[in-house]
Amino acid sequence: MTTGTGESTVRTSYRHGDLRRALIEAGVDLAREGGPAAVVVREATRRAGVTPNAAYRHFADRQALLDAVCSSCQALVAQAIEADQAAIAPTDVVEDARLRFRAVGTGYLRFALEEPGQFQTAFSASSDMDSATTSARAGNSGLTPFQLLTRALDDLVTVRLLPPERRPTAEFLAWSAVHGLAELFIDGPLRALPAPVKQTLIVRVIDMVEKGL
Amino acid sequence: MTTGTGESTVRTSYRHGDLRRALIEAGVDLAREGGPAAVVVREATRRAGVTPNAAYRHFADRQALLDAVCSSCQALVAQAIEADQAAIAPTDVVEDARLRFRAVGTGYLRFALEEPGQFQTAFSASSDMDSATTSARAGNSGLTPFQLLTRALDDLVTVRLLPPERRPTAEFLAWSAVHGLAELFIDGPLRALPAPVKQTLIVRVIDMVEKGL
DNA sequence: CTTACATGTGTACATCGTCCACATACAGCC
DNA sequence: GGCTGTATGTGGACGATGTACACATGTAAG
Repeated sequence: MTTGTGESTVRTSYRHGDLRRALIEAGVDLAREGGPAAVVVREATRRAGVTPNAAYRHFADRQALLDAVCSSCQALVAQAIEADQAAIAPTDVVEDARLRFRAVGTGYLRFALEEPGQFQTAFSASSDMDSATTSARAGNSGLTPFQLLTRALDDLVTVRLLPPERRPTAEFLAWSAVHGLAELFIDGPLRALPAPVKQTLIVRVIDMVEKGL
Repeated sequence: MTTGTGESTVRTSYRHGDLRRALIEAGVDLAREGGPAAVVVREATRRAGVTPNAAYRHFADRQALLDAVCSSCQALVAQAIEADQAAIAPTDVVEDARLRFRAVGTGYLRFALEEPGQFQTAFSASSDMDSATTSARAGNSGLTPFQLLTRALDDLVTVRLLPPERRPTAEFLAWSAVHGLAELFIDGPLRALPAPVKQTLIVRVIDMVEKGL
C-alpha cells in the first residue's frame, strides 16, 4: 500500500491501508513534540500522507483523535512503570512488594521527565474512572497505570506493609502526590530545577507517601 | 470613557481608558467559563468593545495575555487560601500553626473545585520559581499561594511540629500532593466522584502530608 | 498650534476544525 | 466476469483564530 521504508511517506494506492492507526501514531509523535495542544488533525493527516478530511472517516472530531492518542500515551506510561518494576532484583516477598510499589512512582515520574509532551497528553482531557481501565491504555502486562498502582497497593496489604483499614482510597493519595510532582516538574514552578534535585524530590515524595499512607 | 453600567458595554471615546486591565478581566472571565484554552484574544477584545488588534498594543501575543490572566488567577487562589486561614478560631499557638498549614491545602482545593477553569489557568504555562513570587499573583496579604505555603511550613517549624531537618523541600512535597489531587479532581479520573467523597479525599491527602512530611 | 507618540481601526493572510458534494476502490452478488 | 453498494479518500468552502502592516485618531509636549 505504501512505498519507501516508512509508513509516513508516499502512498501509491487510493486507500491507505490502516489510516486510523497511522493517525494515532502521528498524533503520538505530535504529542511528544508539543504536548496535547500540538495534536492537530491537519498535521496528523499531513504526516499520514492524506487530506485533512480523511481523518473524519475514522474519528468524529479532533477530540476523538486526541482521546485515542491519550490512550496510547497512557499505555506508554504503563510500560515505563513496568520497566521500573522489572528492573527490581528480587529479595524477600515483603521488600519486593515495597519496591514494586515505589517503582510505580519512579516509573511514572521518569516517564514524565523523559517525555513530558506525551505524559501531559496521557492525562489531558481523559476519561472517567471506568475508562481509566480500558485495554487501549494498558502496557505489556495488560494493565493500565492506575491498575498497576492498585495492584501494587493490594500487594502491600498482602505482605502487611499497609494496614487493610488504610487501603481504601490509598491509590488516590499516592497518585495525587506523584502526579502533582510531575505537573510541577513539567510546566509548574519546578521546571527549571537541575536534574539531581528533581531526583531527590522524587525520592522524598515517594518516601512521604510510604510514610503517610 | 464608557457609557452604561458595565465596563464591557459601549465606548464613546476613541481611547478605552484602561484596555490592558479590561482585557485581563475579560480573560479571567473566559478562564472561569472554559479554562486556559478559552482565553482567546479576539473574544477578550470583543468583550472589551475593541477590535482584535488593539490587544497587541498591550500584549506581545496571546501568550502574554494568558500569562497576565494566569497571574490574576493565582491571586484568586491566594485569596481562597487566605479566606480559609482567616476562618480559623484561635486556640493555642501550636494548633493554630497546624490549622493554618492545613488551611493552605483546603483553600487551594476548595478553589480548585469551585472554579476549576480559573484554577487550571492559574497553573498553566506559568512561570519559573522566581515569577511564582511576583506581586501580581498575590492575594490580599501580598503573598502568593506558594509564599503562603512556605510561611505556613516555617511556622510549623517554629512551633516544633516539623523537625527543622525536614523543612527543606517540604513545600514541594506538600504542594505536589495537594496539586495532584486537584488535577485528578478537575480533569482526571476523579472528576465524577460525588462531592462528599471528594471532601473525604481532601482530608485524607492533607492527613497524609502532615504525617508523611 | 504643531508635532510626536500612544493607542485603536481596517484589511489581510495563514492555519485550524469541520461541513458538503464528489470520486474511487474493494466486496459481494449475479 | 461484470454490476452495485459501501467504505474510504479528495476537493472546495466557511467561519474562527492569531497576528502582521498600514492607517487613523486622540493626547501630550514643545
